[in-house]
Amino acid sequence: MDKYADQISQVVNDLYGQTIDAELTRPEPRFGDYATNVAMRLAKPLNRRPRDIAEEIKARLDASGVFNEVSIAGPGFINLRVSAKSLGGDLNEAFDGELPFGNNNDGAGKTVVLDFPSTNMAKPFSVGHLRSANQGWAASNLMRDTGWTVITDNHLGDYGAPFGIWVVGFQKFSSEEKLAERGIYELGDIYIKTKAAIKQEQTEGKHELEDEAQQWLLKLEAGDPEAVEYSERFNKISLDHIHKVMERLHIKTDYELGEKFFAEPGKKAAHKLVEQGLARQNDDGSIIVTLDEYGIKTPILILKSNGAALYATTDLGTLLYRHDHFHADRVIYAVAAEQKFYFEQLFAMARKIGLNMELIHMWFGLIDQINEDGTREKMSSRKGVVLLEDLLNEAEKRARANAKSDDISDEDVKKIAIGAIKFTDFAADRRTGMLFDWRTMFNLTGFSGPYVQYAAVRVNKILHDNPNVGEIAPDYDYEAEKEVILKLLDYPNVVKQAADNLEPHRIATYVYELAKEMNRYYENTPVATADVPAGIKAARLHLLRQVAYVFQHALDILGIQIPSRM
RNA sequence: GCGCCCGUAGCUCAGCUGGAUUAGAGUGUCUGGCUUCGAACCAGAAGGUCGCAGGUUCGAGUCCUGCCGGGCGUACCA
Repeated sequence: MDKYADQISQVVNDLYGQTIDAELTRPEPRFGDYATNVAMRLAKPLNRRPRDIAEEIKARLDASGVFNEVSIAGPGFINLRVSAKSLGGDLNEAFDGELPFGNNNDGAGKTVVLDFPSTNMAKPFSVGHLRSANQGWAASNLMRDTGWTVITDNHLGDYGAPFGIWVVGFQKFSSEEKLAERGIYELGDIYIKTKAAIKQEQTEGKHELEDEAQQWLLKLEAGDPEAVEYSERFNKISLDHIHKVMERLHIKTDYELGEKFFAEPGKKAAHKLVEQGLARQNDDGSIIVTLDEYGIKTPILILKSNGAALYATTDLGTLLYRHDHFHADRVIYAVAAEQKFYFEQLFAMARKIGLNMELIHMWFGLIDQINEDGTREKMSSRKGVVLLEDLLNEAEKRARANAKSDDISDEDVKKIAIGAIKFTDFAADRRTGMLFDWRTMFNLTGFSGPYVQYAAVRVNKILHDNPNVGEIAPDYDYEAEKEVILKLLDYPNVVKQAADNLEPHRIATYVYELAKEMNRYYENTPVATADVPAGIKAARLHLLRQVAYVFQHALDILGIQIPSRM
C-alpha cells in the first residue's frame, strides 16, 4: 500500500534527512502483512548498523498508532501488521477513487499503436498466430487501463508472392468445387503445394511456375480484370476466415492496414531517403540504410534490386503512417522472437530518419511441439502446424465433456474452452517458449483459466442470489477476510507492473492467486447461508462484490470471459 | 565465427527487478474431505547440490566473468 510506504519514507526523511522510496513487500504471513528493507538500505549511507536504524524507525511507527504491530527480524527487516478491519477500509477507499480500481493514468494524453496478430493471408489461422493475438490483445487492454489512447491494427500479410502462387496453384491443382467446399483451407493447401512445386522446379533448373506466378502479380498491378477478380475472391475468402476465427477468440482490431496498403508509400519513402542522404542506393538498384552508428553492422535493405518492395519497405511505410496519421507516441509489435534482430534494425532506422516514437518489439517465445519420442521441436509447417479452428473445436469438445450437466449453454462451453487456451498462453512469461501439447493445452484444473473462471462463477452465483447487500455490521473485524483483502490491495500494483513491462502473465499469476485465496475462503467461511447474521453477511457480500469486480477486470485484460455457469 | 535468449522438482513453468535457518505453483503419484452459499474445489504427503566453476557484498536462483548444453538470428523470405 502506497499509504504505508509513504509514511515510512516520511519517517526516514524526518529521522535522517534521507530521501528514500520505501517499498513494501508481502512477506510470509508469519512475519507480518507488509515488510520493508529500508533499514538495510540506509545502513551504508548512514554508516550504521541496520538493526539500530530499524529500532529507531520502529519507535516512530509504533508512536503513529497506525500499525497493530511493528517488529524487527533477521538482518533488519521491519515487519508490519495492520488490522484486517483497517485494511478493509483501505480497500474501500481505493475502490472509491476517481479511476476504476486497478487502473492508473500513466499513459494519459499519449497514443499507442498495437500491431497484432499480423495475419498471413495465404494460409489459414494456425496456432502460430495465437500468441500474437493473445499477447497483443492483452497488451492493448493493459495500455487502455493505464490511460493510453489505444489503436489496434492487424498488419495483414496481403502483399507480394502469395497471390501469384495462389492463382497458378489454383489452376494447376484445384477447382471451383474444391474451393467452394474448403475455402481458406483449400487456398492454404494450394499455397503450400505450389511453393513445394516451385522449389522442386528450381532443383531441376526450371522456373516455369515461378515465372507464371510472377506474371499474375504483374497483371494484378496492371489492373487486369481476371487478376483483379481472382484477387478479390481469394482475399475475401481469407479475410472472412480471419474475421471468423478472431471472433471466436473474442479479439478484434480497429484497423486492418495490410502490407499492400503500405507498399507504394514505402517505396516512395525509400527513394526519398536516398535523396536525403539517409539511405544509399547500390549499383544493382537496391536501397539500404546503414546502421553502424547504432552498433548494427548489417544494414537494413529497404528496396529490392528489381525495385520491388519487401518486408522492410512496407514497414517503413507503416512507421511513417503511424507517426503522421495516428500521431503515435509508442508502437508495440507483438511478433515472435525470431524477428528480434530485424526489429532492432527497423527501430535503429526509425531513429536514424528522425521518427520520434517509442518502438517496442513485444516478442514472445516460439511454440514447440513434442515428438513421439518425447523430444521438443519448433513447430513448423513442414511438420504440419495445428490449425487454430481444430484447436478450438477440440477444446470445446473437452470442455463440454467435462461439464457437470447437459444444460450448460454452448456459449458458456465456448468461454471455458477459450479461457483454457488463452490462460495457457499467459501461464508463463511471454518470452518463455511455449510447449504445445494436446494433453496439457486445455488444462481445466489447477493453474488454469477454468480454475479462475470457476472461482468467479461461484462468487457471482452468491451475488446473484443475494442482490441486496444490506447494512454492514460496524464492529465486524474482517479477520476471516484478511488474506483476500490483502490480495485485492495488491491488484493496482500488479496492473502497473504488467503494463510497464508488457508482461500480461503477471495478471494471470495474480488472478490465479486471488482465485486460490477466494476458494480457500469459500471453503471455510459461509457468506450468505441462513446462519450468518445479517450485518456480517452484508460485510462479506460487500467484499465479494469487490472480488467479483477484480476477477472481471483481470480476466478482461487477458481476453477471458466468465461463463454464467460451468 | 559474431549477436540475442534460455538452463530451477519426473514433466510444464513461477520467483515481486539483490532479501529472511523449510526456493514456490500446476501436473503426475499417494492420503483425507460433499447432511450448510457449486468437489472444474479444499486440506495433507512425497519430490530440487536453482547446468558447472569462480567473483562482487551484510545477503545471489536473481548481478559479473569463464566453461558446458540447448534455441533463435546473422541484407533482396515474411
